[in-house]
Amino acid sequence: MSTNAKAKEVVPLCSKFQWAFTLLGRPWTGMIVRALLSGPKRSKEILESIPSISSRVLHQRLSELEDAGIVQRTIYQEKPVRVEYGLTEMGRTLGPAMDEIQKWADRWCNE
Amino acid sequence: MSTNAKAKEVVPLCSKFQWAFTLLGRPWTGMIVRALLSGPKRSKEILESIPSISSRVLHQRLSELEDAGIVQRTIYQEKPVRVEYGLTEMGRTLGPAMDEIQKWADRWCNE
DNA sequence: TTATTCAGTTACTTTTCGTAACCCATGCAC
DNA sequence: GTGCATGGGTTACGAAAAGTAACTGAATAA
Repeated sequence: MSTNAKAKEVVPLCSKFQWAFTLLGRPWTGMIVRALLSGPKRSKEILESIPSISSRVLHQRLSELEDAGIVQRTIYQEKPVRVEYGLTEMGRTLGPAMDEIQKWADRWCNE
Repeated sequence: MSTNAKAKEVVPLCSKFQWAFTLLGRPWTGMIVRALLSGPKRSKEILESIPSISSRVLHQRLSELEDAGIVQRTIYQEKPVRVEYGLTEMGRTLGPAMDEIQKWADRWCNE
């Protein structure tokens, strides 16, 4: 090492990683993404597949994810209008990360 | 399909996945784990490597992670006592998941 | 003796969350 | 029409969690 290194160099956490976890690390976000990885869903379906999430927070998270470019909201002009939430390319590429978390959960969650 | 399936079967989200994201999906948790993946650290070092986390929340998260079995707190009885936080086996196996999130962040975070 | 460092807590303010009720447009049965 | 149900979403409000910053306490260095 040529530099005059002192006791301990503090390596700051990667700011892109921070950005990612600021998005994903809020209540319900991971579960919403996970639910949408199997295909677009109506808000009512998401509410049913994630037992204890509330309508208020679901819609809040969905619009944050939409702003971030992870989720796309589509309105189908049918007889009763139908609204679906699906993942964008950006959202779908979270698949491998979610799969790793699933693997970890399967290994360590005892219940 | 032999069962008399109605309009849409709602597939509930895996409860183990929910358990995992209930742990990881709170402010700062992912970043703390990420910081510890490179080796045990003192709380002061973690504070410096994660710019805007507060001491209060860091210690709160660390004790939650300790309770969950992800982090181990070690006290070294040196002249001035030294306390280090490191990952357990359970914590270290989060590495692949964190790596996937890092990859995703590198790909999609533009800054 | 005074000052500094590290680990952690406390007091207080601001956000966010959970619960539950509500709004509104459409569809349908009567 | 009137009444009721459904889907999508918002509002109100109390409870919990996070941010900020100051503080304790032990132990060491000046």
